[in-house]
Amino acid sequence: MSSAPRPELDKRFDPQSFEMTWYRLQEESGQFRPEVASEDASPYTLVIPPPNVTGRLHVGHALGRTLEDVLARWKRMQGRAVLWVPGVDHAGIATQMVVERDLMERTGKTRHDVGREPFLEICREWADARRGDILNQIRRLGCSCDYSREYYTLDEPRSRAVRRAFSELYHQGLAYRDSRMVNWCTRCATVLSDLEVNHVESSGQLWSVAYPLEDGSGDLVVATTRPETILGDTAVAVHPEDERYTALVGKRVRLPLTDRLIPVVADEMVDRTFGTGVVKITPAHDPNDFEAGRRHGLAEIAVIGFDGKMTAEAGPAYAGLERAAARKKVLVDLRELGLRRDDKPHTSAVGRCQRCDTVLEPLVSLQWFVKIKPLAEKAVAATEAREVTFTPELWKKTYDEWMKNIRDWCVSRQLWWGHEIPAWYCPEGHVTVPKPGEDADPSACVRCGNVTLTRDPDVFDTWFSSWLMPLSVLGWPEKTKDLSRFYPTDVMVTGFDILFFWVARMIMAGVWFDGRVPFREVFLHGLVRDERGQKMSKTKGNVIDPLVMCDEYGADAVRFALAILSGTGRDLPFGTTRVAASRAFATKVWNAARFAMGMLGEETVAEVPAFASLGRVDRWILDRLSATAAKVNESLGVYRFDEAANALYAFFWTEFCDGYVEMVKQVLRDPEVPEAEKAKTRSVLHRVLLDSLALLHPFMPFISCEIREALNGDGAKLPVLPYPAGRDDWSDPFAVEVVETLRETATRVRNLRAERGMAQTVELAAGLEVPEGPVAEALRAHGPLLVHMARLSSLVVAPKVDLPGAFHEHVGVAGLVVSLPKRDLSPDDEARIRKEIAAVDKEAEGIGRKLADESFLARAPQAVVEKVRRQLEELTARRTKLVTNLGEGTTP
RNA sequence: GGGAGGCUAGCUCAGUGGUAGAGCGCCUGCUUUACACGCAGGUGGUCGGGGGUUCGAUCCCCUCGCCUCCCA
Repeated sequence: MSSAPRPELDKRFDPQSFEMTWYRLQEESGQFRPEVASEDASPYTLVIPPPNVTGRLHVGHALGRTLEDVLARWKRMQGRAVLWVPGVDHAGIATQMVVERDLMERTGKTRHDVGREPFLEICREWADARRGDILNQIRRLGCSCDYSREYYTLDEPRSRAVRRAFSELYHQGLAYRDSRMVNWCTRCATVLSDLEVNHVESSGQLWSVAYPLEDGSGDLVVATTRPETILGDTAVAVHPEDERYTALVGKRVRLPLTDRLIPVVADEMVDRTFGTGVVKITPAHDPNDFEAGRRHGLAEIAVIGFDGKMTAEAGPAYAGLERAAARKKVLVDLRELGLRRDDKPHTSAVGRCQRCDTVLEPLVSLQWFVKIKPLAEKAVAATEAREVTFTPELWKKTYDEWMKNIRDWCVSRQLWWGHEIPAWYCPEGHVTVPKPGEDADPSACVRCGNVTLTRDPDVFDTWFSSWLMPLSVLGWPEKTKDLSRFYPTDVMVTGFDILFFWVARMIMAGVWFDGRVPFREVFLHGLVRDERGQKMSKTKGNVIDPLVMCDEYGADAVRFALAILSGTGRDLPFGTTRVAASRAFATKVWNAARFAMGMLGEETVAEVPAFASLGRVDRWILDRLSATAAKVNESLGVYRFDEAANALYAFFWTEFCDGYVEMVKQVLRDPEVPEAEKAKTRSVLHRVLLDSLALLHPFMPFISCEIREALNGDGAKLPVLPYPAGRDDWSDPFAVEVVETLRETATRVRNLRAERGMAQTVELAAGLEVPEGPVAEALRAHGPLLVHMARLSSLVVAPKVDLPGAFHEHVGVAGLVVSLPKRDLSPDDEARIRKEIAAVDKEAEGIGRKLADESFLARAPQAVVEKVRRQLEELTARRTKLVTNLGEGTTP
């Protein structure tokens, strides 16, 4: 195959010395572009979940990108036209926050001080300067993305898509503007969607306050967790069927701390068992009260403003106070008035800002919403029809549940950084939104023709651009070539934490705007934790930087560790010992290759001679290689990256290195073995190594190329070479049985020495008892090999073997007889043997009971009964030998 | 309040209707000319408690306990 002299592999395995060299070569050669495949190759498309421009690649990204790259490289080697589109998210709130903080630190100015346009310019500069960084971090991991198609969620094509989507929704009557109760962050000074609210259980107080009846006949006691909102109460409510209060409905109470009289109303929403069964109604500051207020036609008095301070409506004593200060003052004032009743500790869920953790304020505000139900219904129809499938499947249930209870999406944000909302208002308050396809800004009001138009000052929720991703990165709304060839994409890989934020919304956008699903499969991976299963957090100091890990252990090791850890559970315990274990594996591969190169010589070809003409050991390893390739392909097909990585690890280390290489060493060094046989074995050794590296390539894209280059001169081509598959013609169960018997025999002999404290160098005489036939013949043929493997002085293969001090065992398909020197039984030996006898007895008892059970014999499958019988025979034989050893006081 | 998931070796996790596996750890040997990031051998689990279905359950069903997460 390769005729050029092979470059040496360094004795020391140093991933840093070659990883990025190979990456650059791969990227520059165009292998990451779908055009590298043939014209008629079927496409395989993925879109990278865009990392925030504010961020640095963290382990969660590293996991997702690794799994995507494994898929991309695997499919590419299978000849698909792989398109993996990379991109970066402009991250509305996050970026604005960082830039504002930076501005404050540098100049002491707020964004309002510098003004909107200059501030946006600063944001743009800042983001542009960082966009490259995050993509370079993705490169460091080895991701084979097509950078020629890179996207940025705030670039021109993506802006067109956002504008188009909004325009369509508006003209379909699905985007509307309304004054509603929303989640308001007083610190970020913007509205947030329901999804951006973190509900945090926190312990607080439940205060009881007496509201005097207007007629002086007593008072009603209400319980509240937010006394400062009393100032905005416009009613108190009781349950309509609560006899305690029915007589009071329609009467009025005097609102403490104010001079207002408010009605007592009856409403079904009141929980009679909560507190006294009387609740205060504050329509402007509580979502439930807001609904109740509209039902009863109550006034909405806002006593807390958008800045988190009390408004003039709260009265001169409170206006201007912070929420928390107002609460204290209200409580003190109520006490002075003698209106406080008992207080109780109380825990309740408080909504906090996902970004800054500030306690959110429910406030009534005029915002843009998307009526999402029609989209959700269409999306659910698509998932029901399995046009999109979920792995693991259980997430579909979660998705269904959310979709069923979905609420309208608040898409406007009071930020500057983001996609501006394409809505204009005339002095009359009419709304003008350009029609789909109209790219120019409107010049006059559509209703009244007034040319004085003001653009909506708000921007869209960042997710309003993200949800269009699979469409917009391929060029939608234009009918581009990429869109027709690569859409719908094949798979979306991401963490389950953004199932609602992103995955569900993308499905809705896909089916709504294009009529097709955005991807055919969703693979949701777990969350990366530290090695003890703890959530990573800055405060705990257990955050692991994947890039630092790449520098210390190599990207190949980081990737392999992530893949092998990505099991079926929700969490992945990741850390240095895991990565170190993967690096140890990489080192093993490296050293195995170094050894092989020494054995192969210059002229060895990797073309394997006819399978049937090969020796049994060679057929065994090819059988195992083929089975491993089949397993890897099968596992990757169902997103079981852990299974695939495990299969490769076990095959390469245990079967290839510890098994095959050790056996073949002897054969290749034995001057007695004919050169023609050695040549065959060398070609098999070569082939297995090359195929192993190919199988490994999606997981370890660098070391695989480095070694292929040294071994076969084709490292540069490896990413586009065919991926090995299982081969029916490389199957030989008999060879597997024989070789496995040889290996077990060697293990048992070594184990006998260890049990007796004998040095492994002591040679022993051994025999294998097996009736004459093909098995005996095969074992006899491998006699010299076994003598070497197990360090025997002699080996007999016969139906019956007699040796002095014989010790009998059953291994694989044969009976093992080993001649051991007699010696006194030590107390340790005796204890060990007694323990073993007890264990054997216990097991035999269970099995005996089974075999005595008529229903077992009648109903269990024949194969199982046979197996159990054999087990009992073996146990009985073992017991006899153990008892003999014990009884003699000596042991062979 | 509603929903989901978990409980398997010291730790972190795979797994199967026929009495259990990996990595790391631990113990014992080993300068075996590819590899101590190694080699060889070993230790270690009534598969959360109880009940049921079954010839047989760690795996299916019920129940209890503990933990985690999501939604409201």
